[in-house]
Amino acid sequence: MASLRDALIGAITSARDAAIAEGELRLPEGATLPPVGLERPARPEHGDYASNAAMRLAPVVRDAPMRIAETLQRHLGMPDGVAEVHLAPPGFLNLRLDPAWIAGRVADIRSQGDGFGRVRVNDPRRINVEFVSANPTGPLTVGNARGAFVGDLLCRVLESVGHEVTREYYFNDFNAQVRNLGLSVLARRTGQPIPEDGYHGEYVADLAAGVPDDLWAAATAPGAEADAILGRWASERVRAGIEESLAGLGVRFDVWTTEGSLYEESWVERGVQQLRDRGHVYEEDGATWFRSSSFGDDKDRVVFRSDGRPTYFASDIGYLGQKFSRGFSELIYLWGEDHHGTVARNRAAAVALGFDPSSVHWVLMAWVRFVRDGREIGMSKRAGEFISLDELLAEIGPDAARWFFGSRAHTTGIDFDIELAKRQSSENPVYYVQYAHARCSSILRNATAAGVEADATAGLELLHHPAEQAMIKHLLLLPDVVADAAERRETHELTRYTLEIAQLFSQFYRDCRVLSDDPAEADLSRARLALTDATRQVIANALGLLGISAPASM
RNA sequence: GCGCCGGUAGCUCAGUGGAUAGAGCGUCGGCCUCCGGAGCCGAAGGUCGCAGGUUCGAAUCCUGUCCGGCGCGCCA
Repeated sequence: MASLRDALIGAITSARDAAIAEGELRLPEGATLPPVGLERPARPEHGDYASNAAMRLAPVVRDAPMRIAETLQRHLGMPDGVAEVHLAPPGFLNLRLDPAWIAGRVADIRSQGDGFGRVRVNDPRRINVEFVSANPTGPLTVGNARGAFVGDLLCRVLESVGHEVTREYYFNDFNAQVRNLGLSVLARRTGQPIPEDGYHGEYVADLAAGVPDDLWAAATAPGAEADAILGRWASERVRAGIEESLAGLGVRFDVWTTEGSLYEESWVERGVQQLRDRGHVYEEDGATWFRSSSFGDDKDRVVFRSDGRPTYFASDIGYLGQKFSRGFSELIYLWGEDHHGTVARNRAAAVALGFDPSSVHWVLMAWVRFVRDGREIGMSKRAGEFISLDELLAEIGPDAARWFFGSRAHTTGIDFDIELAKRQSSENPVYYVQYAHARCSSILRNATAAGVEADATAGLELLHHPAEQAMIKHLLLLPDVVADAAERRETHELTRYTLEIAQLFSQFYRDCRVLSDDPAEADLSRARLALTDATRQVIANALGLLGISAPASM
């Protein structure tokens, strides 16, 4: 079902096309039509929806915006649900909705239930979303929180509009970091000092204590590579712990891909060979280079070092081919913005490999600085100085954390004051929203106890109070909010919208008594009960999308 | 020096070329006979960093500039 907004845009577009077909709007040869814009005006006297179609059309058809608006209005007639179309200078087309029609939508929302807000895009795609991807050399820190929550939310939103999403975690399993972890475990176990570039956190001691006897024997056997053996074991154990932490937050991954597998399965070799075949690879100073500067990068990049070892970028090249071979029509990389310098070479590689660059997106999240008393605190797994994600969640809870990270644009840098967050978590707007949901639930419970049932359709036209009308009109926006979030790959508008719903419900609750003992108000009471139920449904759906619980009481 | 991202209320942040720029928190002042006070109402608080430009219309687009963060390796 098309959203109200889509239906109105469609009606105006049809009116425009009809006017063109009948020669009332004269389009110069080869002119391109501007899209029809539709917004919700801030001021009520401008109607419920306003279109700038006439103003946008004016320079194209070379006529006065007001005259164009009149023409559009004539062809538009009165679309379904609209009670009035009026013009405002310099050429706005303002639409006022029919209150009775609005009231009737409550039944639609309730009948769609959990499905309300889920819109299907025209081109459902298979999308691979790679996020978090922290190397398993230690537990996830609060520094990984943003990626985990934002990535999970993005996946939920993409899924809700009909895309098929694979959540992917990519990690390193064989390089120096892993060996260092192995050496650190070895040192801890044998009581030796931990190497300079080893890992000093307490979790290393736990790992050392947990090494199985047979593995320890194998690692310490003469000639054995203790660092590699212990490192592989320890990193897998850490990885399992990461998976557990994420699962505890409701963040689950479909695929865990190791960097090593890209070599074992020859993806890197084949990718680089493909680039070589296309003439984009050359040798210089003993190293193998990719000519990424031909594709917009600042400079060319080394793929194989002069000692023959591959760079991290070589793995990226192989990974691109590996991902596309799995049938994805789109790849999304959710990276911290400190990696933005590597986007250009990856995009260059995608183009050079013959992939459509518009099918690969990098979403770069701005940096999160963790501060305490106004001073930044570092997050170093190596130094063992960090606050783990589990610790943070134990303090402020997953709902508050999800709301916090979910309510900011990914381009916004965050100064996260842990102590402040703890103190203020109880004032997090998320509780206000949950409270509204609990209140709705409470009213519905009281109604059931009193033997009152919400009527599915009859009496809804009684919902003409301003608070009721404002409430319903806002409920109807959920599909648009979700669709926009999915299209923009920017999800923070959802929290704002949900908060607005809760605020409007407070006003409705204040102004419109739902339950009544007065028989004369029985119909109105049932209609308001239906609206309360629809509101509860929308809050539950929105919170569900955000991965936040919607309690019936709190 | 070059590149990317920011600069909007006291603080944290929304704002997709539209009409008189918003929210949360904080501050100040009100509101509990009634469906849940984790609430409601009101007030104060803004030259949207600065200067030009494009446009019927700019916080939004373009140019310049200042400030902040990040990046600029045969590290990951």
